[in-house]
Amino acid sequence: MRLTQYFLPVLKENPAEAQIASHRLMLRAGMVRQASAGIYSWLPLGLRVLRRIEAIIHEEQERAGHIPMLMPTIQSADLWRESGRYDAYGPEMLRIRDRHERDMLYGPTNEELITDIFRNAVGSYRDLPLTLYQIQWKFRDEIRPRFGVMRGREFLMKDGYNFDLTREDALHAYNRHLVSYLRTYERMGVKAIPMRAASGPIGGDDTHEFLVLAETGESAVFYDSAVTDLSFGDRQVDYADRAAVRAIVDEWTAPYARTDETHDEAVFAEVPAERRREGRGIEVGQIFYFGTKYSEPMKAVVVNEAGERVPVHMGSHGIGVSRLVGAIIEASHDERGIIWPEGVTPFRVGLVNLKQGDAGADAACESLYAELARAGLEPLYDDRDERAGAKFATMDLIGLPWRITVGPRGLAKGVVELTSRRTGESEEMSAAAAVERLSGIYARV
RNA sequence: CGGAGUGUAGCGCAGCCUGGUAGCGCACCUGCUUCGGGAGCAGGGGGGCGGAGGUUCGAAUCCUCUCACUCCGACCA
Repeated sequence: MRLTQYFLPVLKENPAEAQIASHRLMLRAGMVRQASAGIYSWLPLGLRVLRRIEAIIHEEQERAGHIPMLMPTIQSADLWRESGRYDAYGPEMLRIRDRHERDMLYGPTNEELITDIFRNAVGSYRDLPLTLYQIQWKFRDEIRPRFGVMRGREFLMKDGYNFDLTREDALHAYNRHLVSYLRTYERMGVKAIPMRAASGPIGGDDTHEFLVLAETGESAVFYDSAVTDLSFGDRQVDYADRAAVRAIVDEWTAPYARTDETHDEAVFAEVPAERRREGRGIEVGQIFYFGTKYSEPMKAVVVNEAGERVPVHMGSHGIGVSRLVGAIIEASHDERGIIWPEGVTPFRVGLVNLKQGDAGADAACESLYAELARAGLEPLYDDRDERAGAKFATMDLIGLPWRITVGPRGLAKGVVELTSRRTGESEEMSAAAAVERLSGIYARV
């Protein structure tokens, strides 16, 4: 993409309403615009990040054997009356009336709708196990939205639902989700720690929340530092192998890690003092096993091998997609701007032409731009007629992990400059070498 | 919902107390000079002050109502 042909309305000054880094930077980098309290428009740059996050989620969910679908944002109140949550949910649910005076609502979650779909289509244990998921906008009428997309009223969420014959099967689905989420977050370049959590309005016995450590997090967290040392790396997972999946879950859930809701000082005290950590975290996902909580009242039953009608065991699993954009920035920025992890960056490399209009520099940039695009490196070429400082400042602000700087001085020596946004370190090399280096880096994400 | 506060140009703000027909910086446009970390000079365009009503010869400034947004708190992916 050429910057002169893109829409990137960056702000030089900090918007008054933004209190925390991610909100401030998302507004300044031209990623979002507030439409009204807790509701945002996603501008082109922000949308690219959102799409990257969605893509990683889809890949990891499908890898785990889960099936994508899409349900509407607007739902009928009927199903919610059936489950008993129409009244239970309270004012957080945005209620709407259509022209025929029918009660509708903007879905805050989808257990009712998915259960209805399931019960109408599935009748036999032979059709199980089944895990369906979607990435769709949700609306929860927060009393007080704040922190930009981290605590909006409208937000994009991946929500998945598993249907299993037995508790054991459903717990395997739970474990599958825990593992797939670990992989998902790691690919996004964030450390999200699974923590035992309280269940909240979704309900259920077993639940873990995934929290990204950040000073601005809303939850206090207590954990054993051993958990932050774990990493998934290149290991392969056979999601059909229950013991193997369980082993990974055990590995990540063995170290103490809890939010303030479930924190137990006595247990925490057993962690060696030098590994005991307290901090704050941003919740970016949660998984639940809730058994037959919805299947019983909503009569989602299958016929088992013995010919008996039994309610299915269910669980639900969520990832806060739009919130993750903010959480990643909270965890990865500096005073100059955002620092995107390679996995979610909106463009993989920024190309800065230091002397726009100079025949040599222009030609070198054009050819490098084409080369980068051909290599799948999604370049953002700053071809504006701006001074070097302004181009650098823009690149630093929008936070592309790599920058190639092209100027007459380097071209005279036959080199361009490759700079890491994270470390600030620069290296001179030929244009071809820079393309090769970046290809190598991105081959691993 | 309780408490506090703010709405004036795309962004950041001044002006309001002590009414006289709107200003500064950045951004934007034109020209010249500049050009490896948000350039300089000169010229220029854009708002009628969140909305409605009122007081007044006259309202961004005073009064009434109203809407929106922000912050603190209780609540939440």
